[in-house]
Amino acid sequence: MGLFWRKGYFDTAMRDIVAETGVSHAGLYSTFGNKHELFLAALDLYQQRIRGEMMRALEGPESALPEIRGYFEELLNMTKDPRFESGCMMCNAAIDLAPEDPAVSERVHGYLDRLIEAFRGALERAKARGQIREGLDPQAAADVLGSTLVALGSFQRAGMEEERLERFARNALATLI
Amino acid sequence: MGLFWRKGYFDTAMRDIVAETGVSHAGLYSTFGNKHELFLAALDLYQQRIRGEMMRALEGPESALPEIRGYFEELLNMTKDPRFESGCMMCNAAIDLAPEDPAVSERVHGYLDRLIEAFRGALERAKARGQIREGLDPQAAADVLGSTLVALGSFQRAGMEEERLERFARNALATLI
DNA sequence: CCGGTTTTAGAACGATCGCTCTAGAAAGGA
DNA sequence: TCCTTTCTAGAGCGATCGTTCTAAAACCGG
Repeated sequence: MGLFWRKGYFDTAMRDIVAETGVSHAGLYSTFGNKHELFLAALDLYQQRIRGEMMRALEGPESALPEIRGYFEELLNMTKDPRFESGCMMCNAAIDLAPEDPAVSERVHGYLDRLIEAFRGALERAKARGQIREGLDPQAAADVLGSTLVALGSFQRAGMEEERLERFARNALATLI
Repeated sequence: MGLFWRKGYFDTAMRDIVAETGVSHAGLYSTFGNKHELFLAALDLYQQRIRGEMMRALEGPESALPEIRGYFEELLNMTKDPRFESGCMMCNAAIDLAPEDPAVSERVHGYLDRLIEAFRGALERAKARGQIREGLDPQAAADVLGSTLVALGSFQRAGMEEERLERFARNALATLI
């Protein structure tokens, strides 16, 4: 997962994975079949372990504006960890493979739909509690937050400085109030 | 340019470029030196011919809200042309190469800075003319529009339907008023 | 039509790709 | 301890990579 995340699909060789994981060629192939299936497994692991974990609070039945803020804060905290300086693996996969790979495309769309739906739910409650602007449409605002997240992944991968990433996130959140 | 745009750096072979352009290996190598330099030339051509052309109206000394709207409209119109269904080549390069390629990274940052600065200038004038919300910070709003543009590139490359792309753009523009 | 330069098509090179295969080490139960 | 099963290390496969090279074709001023 780490290698695919960091270097992308085409620039990661099976030999690199053997060296990094310590698992033999035969072991990888008998378990996963081929490189493509291995990538899908890595992408699923990323979705579950990294994004899914972060989304838990956001998807809670009582989540509202604080959980949205918390989500972005957690994301920006991850930036400091060198393990996570490669952007969002799901966004990277969207660029690398999704155009010609239905299995990847399906996962990318599923992730984005789930993310925006989580934002929308939290925004509905935030609106009901008066935490956000009166006239704001939760669906539209969720779209803006989702776009921001995808853009932040690209910006981080391109090596943007942390303070500027924070500024982008803050500006997006500021449109809510 | 078309091949690198569509398939990315690693998945484009020099042989493909020879076949697509009709130019011989020797011709390509004597003119550009190697694959990496050829990619940079293609990226520069993209920046100049595709993005630069679109940015002209936005960077005009009297540009304001109509030019911002026009920029997004033009972008969405391009979506219908199959030649442009591969997203934004600059964003793709940011994911593919920027993390480990200073020359690409520099171009990506230059493009983003120029784009956001163009938005900021237009938003300053839009504010002076009362076309946007009173309390809106032009710099912050320019960041949001820039993020939206980058996200739209990823979404389009991942095969998102046109109406949904339009919705994302419309929602981002709606934060201005 | 000529002689010199440039450009062409495409063979060839070593390296590396995804993947397979083989021989031996490790593991576990009777 | 022995046998069976599972796993590992790594050589090897054909294909393809970026790049170089060769020989023929195309071009062009005089």
